[in-house]
Amino acid sequence: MLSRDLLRDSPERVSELLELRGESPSAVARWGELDGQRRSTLTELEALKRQRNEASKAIGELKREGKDAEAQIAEVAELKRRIPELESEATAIETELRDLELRLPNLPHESVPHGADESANRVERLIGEPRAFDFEPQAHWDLGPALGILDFERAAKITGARFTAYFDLGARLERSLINFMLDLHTSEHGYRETLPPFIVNDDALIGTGQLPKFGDDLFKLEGHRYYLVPTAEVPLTNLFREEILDEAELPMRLTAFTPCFRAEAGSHGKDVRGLIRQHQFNKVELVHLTTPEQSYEALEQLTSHAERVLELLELPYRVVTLSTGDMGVSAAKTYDLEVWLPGQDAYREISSCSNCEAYQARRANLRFRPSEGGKPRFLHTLNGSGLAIGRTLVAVLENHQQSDGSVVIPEVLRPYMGAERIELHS
RNA sequence: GGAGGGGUGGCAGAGUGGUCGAAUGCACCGGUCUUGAAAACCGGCGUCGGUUUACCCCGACCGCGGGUUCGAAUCCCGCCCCCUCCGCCA
Repeated sequence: MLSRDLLRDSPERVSELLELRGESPSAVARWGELDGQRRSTLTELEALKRQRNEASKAIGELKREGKDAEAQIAEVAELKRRIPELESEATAIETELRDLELRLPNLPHESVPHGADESANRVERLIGEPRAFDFEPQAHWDLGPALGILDFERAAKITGARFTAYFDLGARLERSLINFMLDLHTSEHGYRETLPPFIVNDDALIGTGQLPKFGDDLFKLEGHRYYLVPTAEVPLTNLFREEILDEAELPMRLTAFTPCFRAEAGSHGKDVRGLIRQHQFNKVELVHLTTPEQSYEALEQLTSHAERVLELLELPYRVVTLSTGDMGVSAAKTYDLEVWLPGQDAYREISSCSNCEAYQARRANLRFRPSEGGKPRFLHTLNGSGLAIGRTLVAVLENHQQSDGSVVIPEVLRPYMGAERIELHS
């Protein structure tokens, strides 16, 4: 949600910035109309309520003195008719205004490149050298089944397309990656390990911005207001919703492993092979709650924490700043980490690190009390993958594969794996 | 799933139809006293919205939503959450 003060004071500027994100300028104009209606209705309504309150008080005094109050009661009768009318009018306006506000995306930070889609993204840096293979590297969808560690067919049998079953060192590798990442972030990067529910309610999803606009991407539990989490960003960011934190508690850094569930509406035909795009995947998430003054420094830190995972796993990657047209609705600025996948001869997203500024905090009513006192302020929220586990497993398999079809396990994972290689059986 | 109890300001905890946004205690902030601190005493101390340069003023909020009433923290209905016991279950 955007600040109402900003929408009132600079509608033309907000409108311009939202257009960069593909929003129609009429939305801001409509907001202005509704806001004006809301305030004039409220002013009228509150004046009537004041009259009613004063009359009621007079009635109370008269009755206590044993006097007749019929005249005052009659006076209130007309108010009793008009107040509910105006109230429902005010509610209707407020509802429409609120719904409109919930659908407006965040404003892009000034450092974000302008553009309609990913072609306008800006590559910030390339880290690591893609390995020179002296054989034709395989894609993980061939490697995994050949090694007997990934099974797409059997998963389809018990569930359907875009699900995968892992066996043996494949399952072990997934679990090792989760533990390795949680250990790294908690022991070296100062995160609190969290284990949230994997099912969340609609309020939480509104808080982080998935609802009301993107319900089709979610798995909803029939007969409930519950949804499977699409990312741990939702439970983590909403944990302290409706609360006022002490500034001394900030910045708060939270990390969690959760499975993520996505309906992948509209992605038919994209990445149909392999692990890249699944209805269920694992992820270790990073969330920061910070003061507004610190949030951009925090974005650099959070991104570096995700990058550290790639470095330790000896995976080449690049850092990309998403353009205005490619960012998620809640973000003011997003860095994507894209890992090199030799089997596909491409860099693919493995982490997305965003500063949402106060956009989610306003929706979730997430505030802090400044140390020097004064009114509560909205804090800034950030989130990023640290990393997506399934895609990391893909990157490990494809980058560390050998000519004989085996895979060498990176040094840092060996204590978790209890193995140095994944060999072809039989 | 069944039965009972309960949700009030940062915390504890009064308040059962009329100056109640709400006693009191603790915590916190400021002051007096003190060499300093503590204690004691005095004062202050919720959030959101409307109006406003500002002060003020006004409206709303006692889990959430509706209802009764001139008037609801207080009465009625529905829902949510927490606690205890029973059942079931990993």
